[in-house]
Formats: sequence, structure tokens, C-alpha cells
Amino acid sequence: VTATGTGVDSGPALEGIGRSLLDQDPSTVAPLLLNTLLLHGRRVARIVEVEAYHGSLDPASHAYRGQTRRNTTMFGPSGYLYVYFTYGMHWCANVVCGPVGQAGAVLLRAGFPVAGSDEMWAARPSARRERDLCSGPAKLCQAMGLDGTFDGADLVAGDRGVRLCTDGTPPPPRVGNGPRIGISAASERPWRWWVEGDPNVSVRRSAGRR
DNA sequence: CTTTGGATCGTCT
DNA sequence: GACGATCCAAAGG
Repeated sequence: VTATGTGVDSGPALEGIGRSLLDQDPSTVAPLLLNTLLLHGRRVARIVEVEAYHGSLDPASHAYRGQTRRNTTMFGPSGYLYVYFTYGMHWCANVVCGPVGQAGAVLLRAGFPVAGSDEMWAARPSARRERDLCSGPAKLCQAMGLDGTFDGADLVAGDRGVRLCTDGTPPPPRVGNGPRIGISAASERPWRWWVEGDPNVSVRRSAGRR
């Protein structure tokens, strides 16, 4: 695992996230991913906001109505990347959790640039401030250069150059927790976690609205 | 700062 | 044929 020239390799050594940690319930795994690092080539983002999605018991999940072509990765082994296309133009990335056959994933909702931000700015020309780079699930994918071709990538083995690591940064001292964003079903379940006070965390559109 | 509406197409019924 | 696990530009305070 390297991020040469990024400044990351001059800090504490990076350590891959183990598959056993991810092989648990999405609601257990989700908060554990806060402050971890998503790496792709030179680009590194620190995850500051996540959401848990379950399977047949979660009406907001893509896996609620069983396995289909799109959500196949969600039903596979943990540690893989589930990338889906939405709103006709956006990609969003999840970390698959739990055992084979049991759908579950953690949506990576926001992060902030730790390295390779030059590539992120290039990938996101509409960004004006640094916090515009990764402050949303589709922004994060765009900034990190992730699209549908990365669906099914192994984040533990890093078989397609995408990896999930930790640099020893402890869990955030204050973790926010509340309802998930942008869903219409099961909107009362508090399955979203974020680093309290981080400016990259998405804000729920005031009042209602999806 | 906030609010609003439009873009755009793969997926599943 | 309908609907998104969203983002952005524009307009108003």
C-alpha cells in the first residue's frame, strides 16, 4: 500500500482494514469506518460520513426486494465495493458487509482530501472550495475516480487499485448519529453516522424533501 | 446564507 | 413507464 509523494507515506504506516472487521452487521461496521482512508492511486480521502443499509429488513435498501443484476455485489462477501448509478448521472460507493448471501453495505457519504487533491480538483471542475470535493456520496466517487467499472472491486486485496486503510487515527471523539438522507422509506431509522463538526458532512435539506 | 427546479438514464415492474 | 441512497446553478435575503 503506497501513496507515494502524497504525504501519507511520511506519516504513520497504513494498515489495511481486515475483512473480519467488515464481516459484521452494517450498523456495527458503519461507525467503525469513520476516520478510515479510501485510497485510489495517489488519491486518498478520509471518510467522515457513512450510512448503513441492510437487506430484506430494510425498505430503503437496494437489496430489500432480493437480489437483482444491479445489487449482486451486496449479496457477496464483505470487503467488496458496491457501486451503483443513480439520478441518471451519479455514481455512489458502498463497502459490502456481512456474510455471503446476506445483503448489507455501508454507503460512503463524505470525506475530505488527504492526498492527491490535484487529481480531485481536476475530476471535479465545478468545485469551488476544498469542501466541495468529497462532501457527498457522488462527489466522493467523482473526486476519487470511481464509477461502475469499480463495482465488485476488492477493497481488502486492492485488486483494482482501490483500498480501505487506517493510518492509526483514532475514532472521532464525537460521533453524530441520526436518520439517513435522501430516502423515503424507513427514514426514521438512525443509521447514519458522521464525524461531529466536520465541514464535509452533508446537511439535510432543510424541512422535508428528498 | 437559503430555496428551488432541472438534468438525465439504468433499473425494475 | 416511473423513479431514484444526487448535484448544481440560479435567484432571493
